[in-house]
Amino acid sequence: MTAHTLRYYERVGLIQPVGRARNGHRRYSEADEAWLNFLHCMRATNMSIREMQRYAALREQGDATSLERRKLLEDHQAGIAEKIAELQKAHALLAHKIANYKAIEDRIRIGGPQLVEREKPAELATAS
Amino acid sequence: MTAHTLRYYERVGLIQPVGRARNGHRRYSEADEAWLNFLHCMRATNMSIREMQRYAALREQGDATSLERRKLLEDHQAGIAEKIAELQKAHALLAHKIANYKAIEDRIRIGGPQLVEREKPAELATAS
DNA sequence: CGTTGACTTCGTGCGCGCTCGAAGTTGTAG
DNA sequence: CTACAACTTCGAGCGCGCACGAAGTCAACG
Repeated sequence: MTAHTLRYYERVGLIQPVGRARNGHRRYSEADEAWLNFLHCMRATNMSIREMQRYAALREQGDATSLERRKLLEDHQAGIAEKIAELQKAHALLAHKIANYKAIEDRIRIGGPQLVEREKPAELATAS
Repeated sequence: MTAHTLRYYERVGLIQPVGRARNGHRRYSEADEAWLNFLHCMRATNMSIREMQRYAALREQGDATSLERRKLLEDHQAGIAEKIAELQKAHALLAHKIANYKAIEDRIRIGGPQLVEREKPAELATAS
């Protein structure tokens, strides 16, 4: 996380105005760090700044917003689950395609096309 | 995938100029569709337009670029694997936090704080 | 005493990936 | 015949999430 990003997060209200040293330099407490870590984790998993702002705002209003915050997290968690499934699918697809490429390379290495006709399962070899 | 996006992809060279009906309207072949599906899948897994352009360009040069293309896919696949790990971590973290919220809500429902002192594992209840 | 260098504020810029809107043509339904 | 919807091209606009640059302040080093 760059300094630019930290200042930006403060500007847009993702973190409360953070403590300063005598010279005006920011001093992040451990609580700040923990919170930033959390933010980082949420960003890394595709939560938008807007949602994070919403969550941060609720958090600052105390336990009364517990339910709402939980819902927010649950929604995000559900999104993550979906994303994981999507990624796993893509991972498998790529495994297929990569295997296919290896086959093609082998054919080339051995010496040009011989009897290749039906070894090319159309969608794999051409459509990709 | 919107019509806008399709045209955009054609503009930036992700798909070859696609066939037209007599009136000039685009007609997507099944090969086009398959390729678009692949593109969609790659986009959904965070491959940048630039990388996709690179891949598309290689693809248009035939089997000679097989190795390079494979490497591209392998890199992307590795990225996906990392991302999956990250998402799973976040998913677990959220499970924790959500459980904690449920506990808080229970305390509220039962009737205000009683003997709550050490039931609040700092980083979970406050730093988030 | 001077010179790095790390911080500060403020506003602006930028890359990405679409997304939209205007103006024009064509095909189909009532 | 007349709407109306669905496509076309072209260029511009937009939201997101930072990243940057200028101008200034301060601390420590040699």
